[in-house]
Amino acid sequence: MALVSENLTKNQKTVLGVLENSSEPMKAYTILYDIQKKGIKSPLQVYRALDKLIEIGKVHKIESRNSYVACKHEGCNAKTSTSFLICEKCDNVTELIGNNLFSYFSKQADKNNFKYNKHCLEIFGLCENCKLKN
Amino acid sequence: MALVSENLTKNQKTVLGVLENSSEPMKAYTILYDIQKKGIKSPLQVYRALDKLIEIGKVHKIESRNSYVACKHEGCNAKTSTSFLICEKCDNVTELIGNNLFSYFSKQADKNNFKYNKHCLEIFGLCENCKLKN
DNA sequence: TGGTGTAATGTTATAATATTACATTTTGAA
DNA sequence: TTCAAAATGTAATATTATAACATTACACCA
Repeated sequence: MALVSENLTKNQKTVLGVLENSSEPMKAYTILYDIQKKGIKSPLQVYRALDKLIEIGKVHKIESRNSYVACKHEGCNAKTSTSFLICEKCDNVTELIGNNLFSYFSKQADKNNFKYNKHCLEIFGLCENCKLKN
Repeated sequence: MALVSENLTKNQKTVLGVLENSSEPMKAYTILYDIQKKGIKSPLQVYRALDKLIEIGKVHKIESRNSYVACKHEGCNAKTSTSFLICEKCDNVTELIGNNLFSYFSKQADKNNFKYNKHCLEIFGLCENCKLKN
């Protein structure tokens, strides 16, 4: 199976490229300003690309910040669910992966007679670097 | 110690009242339309009341939906952290309570050398009623 | 009692985030 | 080749949230 990114369209590749080269999450309009020279003129073009990239799991949205990050994990299965560690001091974001959050949340949901489908988890605090500086 | 709600101002009481009488989370502008007859005319008045209510833990924000809910738990300690079960079919929202999430997330964060401070968790799926109807 | 400082309020304007609507073009499979 | 689905382009607008600044309410206490 070919890499998903080989199937991306021009706009999608452009948007993903900007996100992959960013060390931080980016907002939709920041992305837009960054790529206007590449022929993308309207917010909608960015949002459409983001929608697709999120759908295939190459990009995740950080809900509490209205920001978007490229996923660094090949074949990330977080197409729907996301789990982040967000540094309140430097805004650095790390994705939690490959853990048992799914089963843990399923159990929590069960206790409430709720059928788990997906989740978004955002943990705020201090990243390794900022902890040391304090 | 007196109930916190006794110290609320007029606008804060008005906004909290609307939320407490709603069976669902409400958006800021929906709240605004609902209470314009009570003398609140501008978005800012609603947002300011919401900010305060969130600060004291009487209201929580659902980040993924830009919506707000009154907290039903007396003396809710979720002044900063929130955990919700959100039904994808009927939009019903239930708050998860109990603090075992805190310790679980702290551990997850530790593994990444991250200092936990607070979190927001939104679990999507089917509530009890909607599960049965399916 | 009146001054003082803080919090809350009122009002207008505007910023920031996201979607609708609709016409057109590209793409890829039958 | 043809046709439908997906993607694109463009303008307008909807939705969510904050900035800026003038004014008012109220607790505290000299």
